[in-house]
Amino acid sequence: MTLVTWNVNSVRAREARLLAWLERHLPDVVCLQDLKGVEATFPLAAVQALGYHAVVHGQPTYNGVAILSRTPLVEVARGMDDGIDDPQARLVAADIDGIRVVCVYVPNGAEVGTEKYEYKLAWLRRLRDWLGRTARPDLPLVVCGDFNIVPTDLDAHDAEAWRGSVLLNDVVRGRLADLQDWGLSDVFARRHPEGRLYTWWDYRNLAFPTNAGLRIDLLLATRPVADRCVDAWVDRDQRKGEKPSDHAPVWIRLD
DNA sequence: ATGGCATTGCAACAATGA
Repeated sequence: MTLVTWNVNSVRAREARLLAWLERHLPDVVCLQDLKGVEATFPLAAVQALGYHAVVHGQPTYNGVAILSRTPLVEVARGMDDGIDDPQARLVAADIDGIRVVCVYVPNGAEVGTEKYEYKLAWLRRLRDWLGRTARPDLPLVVCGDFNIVPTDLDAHDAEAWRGSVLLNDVVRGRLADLQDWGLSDVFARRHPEGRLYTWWDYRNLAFPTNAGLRIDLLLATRPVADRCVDAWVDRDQRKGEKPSDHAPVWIRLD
């Protein structure tokens, strides 16, 4: 089974590229983030024509997440249903072939000290609490998406340039550690301990040609899934050419 | 110290991202 996470930075702007990429690679499960639109604007018929089932959780203009799967998605959850009134569409989950797949778009956080940053920290705590309530670390589960957290200094081209930012600081890393302590492991990092492999490059300043990137798109798996992971890679080709997202797809293969 | 670049919604740039 192959599983991919990709922040597409608008599914409408990326539609042609997404469909061509799906048709070419036929991944089994795809977690998409930053749809930037409501469900009605998602190219559902086109992905279905390629053999995918889909669950879409969107909103106008911002955020939005979806899971595509070649086999049916069941036990679908849109949002965390934790009693907090939150209009931001940042989480969708479903069971696929016995694996709980959770697709997340963690808030960016703007600047440390802002309301958006406090929302990011609170959202990460809610995610940890939601997992604690609704899932078990001894069962197959993967949380994948754009975490907007640089896990270690090996995951930044220039850690000093980002240190103290909303993406790279001890507090957000502590929130990531809380998720890992619950029972999730960063399966990409496990397969690439040397680091220096990135998933996002700024559109500006020739960041991609100079490989000035960050690894912020993560796949966190419980032990039963992590033990099945035999490969993990970044599809850098999707950051090239006409109208790319600023994020590349991150793949894992489970045996 | 700032912008750069891209996207959406709206019809001018403002909000947002990372």
